[in-house]
Amino acid sequence: MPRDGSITRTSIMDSAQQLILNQGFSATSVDSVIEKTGITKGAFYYHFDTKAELALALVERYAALDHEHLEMNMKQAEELSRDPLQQMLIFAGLLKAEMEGLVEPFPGCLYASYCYEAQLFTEDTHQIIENMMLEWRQRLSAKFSEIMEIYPPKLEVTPESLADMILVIYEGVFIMSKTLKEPAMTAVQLGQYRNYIELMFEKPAA
Amino acid sequence: MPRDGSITRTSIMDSAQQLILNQGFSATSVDSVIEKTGITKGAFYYHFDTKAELALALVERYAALDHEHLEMNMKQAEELSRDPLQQMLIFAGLLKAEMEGLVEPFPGCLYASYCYEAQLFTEDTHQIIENMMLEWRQRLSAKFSEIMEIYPPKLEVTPESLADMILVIYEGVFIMSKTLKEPAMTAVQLGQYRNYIELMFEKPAA
DNA sequence: TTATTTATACCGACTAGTTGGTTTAAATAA
DNA sequence: TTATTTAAACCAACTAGTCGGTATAAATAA
Repeated sequence: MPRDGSITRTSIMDSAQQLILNQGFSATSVDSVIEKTGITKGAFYYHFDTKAELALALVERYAALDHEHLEMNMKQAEELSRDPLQQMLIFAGLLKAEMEGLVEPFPGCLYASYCYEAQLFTEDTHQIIENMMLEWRQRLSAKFSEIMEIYPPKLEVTPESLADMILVIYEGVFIMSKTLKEPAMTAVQLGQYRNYIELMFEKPAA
Repeated sequence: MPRDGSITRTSIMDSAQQLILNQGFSATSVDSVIEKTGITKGAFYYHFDTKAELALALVERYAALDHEHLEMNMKQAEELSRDPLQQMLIFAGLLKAEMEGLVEPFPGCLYASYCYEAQLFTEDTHQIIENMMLEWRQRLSAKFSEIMEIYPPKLEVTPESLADMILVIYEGVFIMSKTLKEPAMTAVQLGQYRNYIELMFEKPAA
């Protein structure tokens, strides 16, 4: 029986992702990846035919985690209340809580990293990112449609724009907190999403 | 007297900025910049001692425009109303209006681009970006402090977090709209910032 | 006028080093 | 006995940056 190569494969991907989030894909040479991983070039090219294949594998793994992240929290929220608005508020609260007490290393998003080096990647790589963004939109806008059947929004909004806003805030706050070295910002800004939903739909206090 | 070199210098910077927003700084070789500009290597190195100096010059120019963008719109808002809340709502509305009817090329932010290649830049380059983010925070949180002296916020928030949120939304929506190729998102999401402020502070309709 | 000087602006071949990627043969481990 | 990994040599293409030379045009001088 051969030994388990998936350990090496995983640690290559871990090293590469860290490097990519800090210096971009282009500046992340294969040499720097193997040095950080502590392996040789032969081992790298045993697991990945090309550097582009590594890029694809990374975003596939990242998207799979993102999918789980969305579904796990949404399911949990759906179990904790039967009301769609409460579900949505719980969901936002769970995402906020995840980021509470966050310290270094500052979070970063592979989608954003790839976005600003877009021309270096192939269409299939972009497709994975696009699909995940659309999955968030679909899952959450369906929820907002439910909400809007019960609660009239205080201002004119579409379910899609409310759904999109959470990824907008994630991507934006990652950039801000990384630049200003203020990891605490992340939870605070996610909290403002919760605030917005609450103010948009809940009855004013009597 | 020699001919005007500032034209060449400006067009180098324009080409470089476009390339950097699409493929990152690292992948933007000096060769690709001179090819796009239609000049030679000698001309490039006449205007910039190193590639790093170009990076600095670009972010300096970008930050100067950003400063004007903030001040111009804020001043205009301050002229259109005497009430700080109305000023803030007008300000958000002006920013939204700028992005209305936006088509290709999709907007991108140099701060975000540099953020995901952070390790490639020197401290002074980072400082410019950090200072501009803090300038937005300072200018807007002062305004929110004024607002909160008059209007009680419906939920617990800090002036700083409300101030930060607008850059969060800018950075986030640029990534989303670029990836999904939906330039119209930009104005919509800026509109939601306006909504949030309105809901947070305005009296509910009687 | 006309010739010369001067400073800036620009050219393009060149260098020294790095890149992603390949190949080979041997070593290691289950 | 087969999958995994090492170590090292190798390549063509590309990288940032250099340097001697040239073009431009206004200022100066004969």
